[in-house]
Amino acid sequence: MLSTNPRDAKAAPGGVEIYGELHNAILEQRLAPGTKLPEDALGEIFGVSRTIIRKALLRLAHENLIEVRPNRGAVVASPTVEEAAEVFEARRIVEGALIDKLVPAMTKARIARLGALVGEERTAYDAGNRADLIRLSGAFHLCLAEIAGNSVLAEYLKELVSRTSLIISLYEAPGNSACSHEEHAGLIEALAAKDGPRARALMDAHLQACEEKLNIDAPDTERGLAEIFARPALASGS
Amino acid sequence: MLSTNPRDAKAAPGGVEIYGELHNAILEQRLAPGTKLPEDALGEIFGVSRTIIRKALLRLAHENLIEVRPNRGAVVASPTVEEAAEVFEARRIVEGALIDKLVPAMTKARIARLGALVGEERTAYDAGNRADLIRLSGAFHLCLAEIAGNSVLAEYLKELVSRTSLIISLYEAPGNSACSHEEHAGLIEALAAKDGPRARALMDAHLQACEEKLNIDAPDTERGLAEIFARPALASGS
DNA sequence: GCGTCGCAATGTGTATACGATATGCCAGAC
DNA sequence: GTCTGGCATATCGTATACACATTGCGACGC
Repeated sequence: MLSTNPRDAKAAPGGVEIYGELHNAILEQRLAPGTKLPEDALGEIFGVSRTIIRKALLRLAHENLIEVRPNRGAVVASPTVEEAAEVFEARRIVEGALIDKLVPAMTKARIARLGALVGEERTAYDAGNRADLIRLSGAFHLCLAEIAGNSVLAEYLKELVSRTSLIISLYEAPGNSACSHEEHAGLIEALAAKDGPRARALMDAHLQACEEKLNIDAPDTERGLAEIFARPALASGS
Repeated sequence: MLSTNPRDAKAAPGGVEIYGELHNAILEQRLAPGTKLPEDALGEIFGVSRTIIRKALLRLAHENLIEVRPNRGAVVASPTVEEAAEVFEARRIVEGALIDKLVPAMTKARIARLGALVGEERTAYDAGNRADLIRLSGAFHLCLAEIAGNSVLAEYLKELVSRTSLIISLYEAPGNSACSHEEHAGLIEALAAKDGPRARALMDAHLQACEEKLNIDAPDTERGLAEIFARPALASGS
């Protein structure tokens, strides 16, 4: 079993802790897409009843990180190629707009904060710590959203970043980190210089690069039969 | 009254029906902001146990339509002025981007579909049917998102439109419908002419107009003490 | 009279029990 | 040998029971 003793996750009631555990496990690829998430088993592991587990699963489902199939349980989501494209498009739109809000809001303290994050990214990259790199990369983008000061957009971006992490986990080409900290550093520079158009261009290019680095044709988990035998869209078809 | 006899909402299990009922009731202002939503009472009304009600409430909470306070139950959300501004800003960003996607996607059939919606809006407006007007107005914007073809953004806009409806319910000046169907009609015209810049300008102006028509200083429900005694942001502040 | 403590009522938080549904296996027929 | 039907198992869907937190009221002490 994963844990011999029930966690003291009940310290903060409401099962929020459990949601966080699952969330992290998914993002760090400890739970691969397609993995089943039976309520009983999770309840046993965390030392709580199915009630709490269901609440956490419901929240994850709402964020599109897992898929719940009626009467058949929950599994870690496997974003399709189309979904991935939509997520990246949404990010380009949201983060592009964020940049515009960001330029006049830049201060020395905030620049330093962003710089520190990129520094951590570099450390994780050099150490080959993939899980940390994914997490920190997301944190950088989230930090931008927070500075921009629109909590509604920040909330959406949080979900988009999580979904992106899942997509990267699924489609990342081996040894090819999708979200480059070098590009983050360049972005900070443009923001510090209050060069809005350049910052916007860099953000757009950065997201474009992330997307293009993916192995969209060959997810690194074995593909299901349906996908393998799915007829590629031919010229005649829609 | 909501209902005397238990609904046959169980036909489609999972409590989805109940979520929809609550959702509509909130948007159509049958449930005013601040209204308490006790689980027992709702369970009685819909003829299900608290389990189902909780699931629906959890979903509404995730969409920011209700607020759940630990150990103190759920109430219909009362968006603050700041939140309202953030929602409108998010809408301008999302829907502005949608317009760009929309222009090349316009077909006669789609234009007709949008036109029919605006026609319904006009009917509701002439009949003074406020609930329908709010709903149809939202449907128009949602229809645009659907045509644009990015389901991720469409999902976000769905939430934003719902929150906007709540905001309008709270802050709308009497006899001043916030979302004008005339402006919708103008938007269709620009889209049909494939005039992207003009469509974008119209959308931006439309959302701006919606926001400015609101009585931001005087919500039409009685204000709470905290709000009444909240110091208005002076010139020195912010 | 005023403030404070304690009790009762209301309503949520969680666990558990039971029924329903999907899935896999095995036996039987063709 | 293959296909079909039914049974066994696992897992979810929902209802219910009990524990606990919050709130409001009333009594007591000052």
